[in-house]
Order: sequence, then C-alpha cells, then structure tokens
Amino acid sequence: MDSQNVKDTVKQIFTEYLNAHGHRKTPERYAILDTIYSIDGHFDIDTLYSLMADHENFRVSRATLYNTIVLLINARLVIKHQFGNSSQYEKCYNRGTHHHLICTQCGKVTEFQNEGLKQAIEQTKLTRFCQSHYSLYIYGICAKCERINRKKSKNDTSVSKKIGNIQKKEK
Amino acid sequence: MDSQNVKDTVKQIFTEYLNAHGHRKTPERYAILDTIYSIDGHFDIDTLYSLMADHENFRVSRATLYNTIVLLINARLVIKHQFGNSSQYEKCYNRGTHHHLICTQCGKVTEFQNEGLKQAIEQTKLTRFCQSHYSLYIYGICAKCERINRKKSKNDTSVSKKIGNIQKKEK
DNA sequence: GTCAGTGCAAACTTTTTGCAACTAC
DNA sequence: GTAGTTGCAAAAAGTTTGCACTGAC
Repeated sequence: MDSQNVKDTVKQIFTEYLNAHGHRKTPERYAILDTIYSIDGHFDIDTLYSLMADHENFRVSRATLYNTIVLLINARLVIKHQFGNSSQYEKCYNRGTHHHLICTQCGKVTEFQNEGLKQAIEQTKLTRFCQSHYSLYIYGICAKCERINRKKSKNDTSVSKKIGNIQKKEK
Repeated sequence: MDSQNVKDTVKQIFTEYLNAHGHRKTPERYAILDTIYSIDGHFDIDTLYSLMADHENFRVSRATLYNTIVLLINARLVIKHQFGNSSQYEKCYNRGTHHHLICTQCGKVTEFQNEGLKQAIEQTKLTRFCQSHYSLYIYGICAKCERINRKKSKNDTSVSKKIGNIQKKEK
C-alpha cells in the first residue's frame, strides 16, 4: 500500500469514527491526520505544531492538537508513548508492530521488529484483562555511545565533560 | 531475604556507588533510599515527598528527591516508568522482573509475572545495542471497567457521565 | 440557528535551575 | 577550609482549561 493510499484509508477510518461518535468533520482534524501520516517515526506535540505551521501552511493551536490527538488515539490511528520528558506519538495504521530500543545515555530511540517476540507478547494469557495493544521499551547503550565510552575510559580525565547533557532536548 | 535484610543490602550497594563516584554520603540520601524500599509498588515524587514528611518525619526538598533518584537509578536500585502524567518509580533490587497491565479507561496499573515472556525478551538478539533492562506495558481494559462498560451499554443514556475522569489524579 | 470545535491566554502540574546556606570530607 | 549538597523560590516545559468567536451541521 503506497503512502497516498494509506492516507486515504486512514481518512476514511477517521470519518467513520467521527460519524459514529457524533463529532464534526473539521478541516483542522483532517489536516492534522494528514500531517501525522506524513511523519516517519515518532513526534511530539511541539514538532507536530511546527511541522504544520512550516510545511502544511495550516496553523492550528496546540489545544486543538491535544484535542484531536485524543480522537486519533481512540480511533486507533495513533499511539502514544512516554519516553523522555514529553509524550511521543506515532501513526499506527498499516505499520508493523515494532519494539523500541532506548539509549539511556543519549536518549536516542530506535525501532526494531521481531515477529517471535511480538507473538509471544500478544499470545500471553491474561486473566481479568482484555489486551488491546502493548509497548516494549528496551533500555541500554547504543553503539555510538558505547564507542564514546570506550574512548572516554582510555584517556579518562579529559573528555568527561563532553557527553554531559546530550539527552536534553536541544532548543 | 526479609525486608530489613534487603534494606541493609541496598544501603551497602548505594554506599559503594557513592564512593565509586565520589559522591557524599548524606543522611538525606539514605533516608530517601530507606523510604523507597519501604514502598510496595509504584510511587511518584509527590507521594514520596508526602511519605517522608508524614511517616519518616524527615523532610527533604523535592529538588533533593529529584537529584537523589537519579543517583539511585544509576546505581540500579530504582527504575523509572512513565505512565500517566508524572513519572513513576519503583525499587528494583531483589524484585522479580515483572510486566505491567495498564487500563486505558481507569488508569490502574497491575503487575504480572511471566517467566517465559521475560526470557524471550531478555534473550532477544540485538545488533549494535547493549541491553540493560526493559519495560513491557500492555494496555487494555481491566475487569472492573469491563463490568462498568457492560452495565453502561445496557441502560446507555443514564450512566455515561459517571466514568468520566477516573483517570485524573484526584487532588 | 445551534452547539461542537477552535484559538488564545491564563492556569496548572511536573521538573529543572540558580543561588545562598550548610555540612561531609 | 572547600567543594558537593541541600532547600528555597523562581523558571521552564508540557498540558489543560475557560471563554469568546467561528463554522459544521
């Protein structure tokens, strides 16, 4: 399924969702959906806000973004993650379930697929709980930081300051 | 291992960590560690703050709590979760790895153990990434909310308001 | 025409930071 | 004595809310 096809499909799903719940079909809502389905990987509200202002030339307020994203989550078109300081979101229609590797040093998030793992989790028998979806976050050190650390431990005293606050989001 | 024994052990681990990293061994830090290891399950900074003030009769500032908890995370004595609005923490020394069920309706978090799942995740081969720990969050509807929903759909119009904002933290 | 939805700004919550005072070493 | 820690208050960052205006129905 190509990108435009996906966009059309999710638009249709969203329309059905809005109808079913008696919500209005506003241009803002469709513009937000469209922008989100143009983004690869994760994004936060701030990124989405800038993207819409800059590229789509369609300004919506943050309040509307927060409102709309709740609808999209309920319509199963977006999922929410919470790593780092702010909530992260990603489109989820027609995307293989994937897992997340999070570097505890630089904060970088990588995705990986593993069908066996996916099945093991989804087929776990749970009592008194009706599973809808899941998130798996694996924490550790990414290859890049590993390399930095090796270099650091070689000539210890000098470099220690450099790797300080990479994890902080640069503004 | 009984509770006091665990507390002694983690205290020792923490001492070694502080020594190894040239940090001071302040009474605040040990009081925080002790309080955390008296808590079963998850807690947030605010809860910890109140607990220390009320029960331990040892007042520390929130800033110190935030500072200290970073040390405890690095010392592998505490892990951090991010469900809901604020960060949640839990002790992790001598605790079986467990997974989390999160009700998307009421926000309740339940833990469950599953050795097979644990092994499957820990033994996943990862390229260019050195795994240290992981979090698995399974989202869905808990038995209680399931029941509420069934009742709700029976006599639909009347009950809909009641289940509104349970997810909000009551203040 | 009506009321859900939007934009804006203010409020609120959680976390971080700067600085003076304190204390472990 | 000195430098790492603490407490406090202010600031920052993310999210929610109240209200007047707009536009989907």
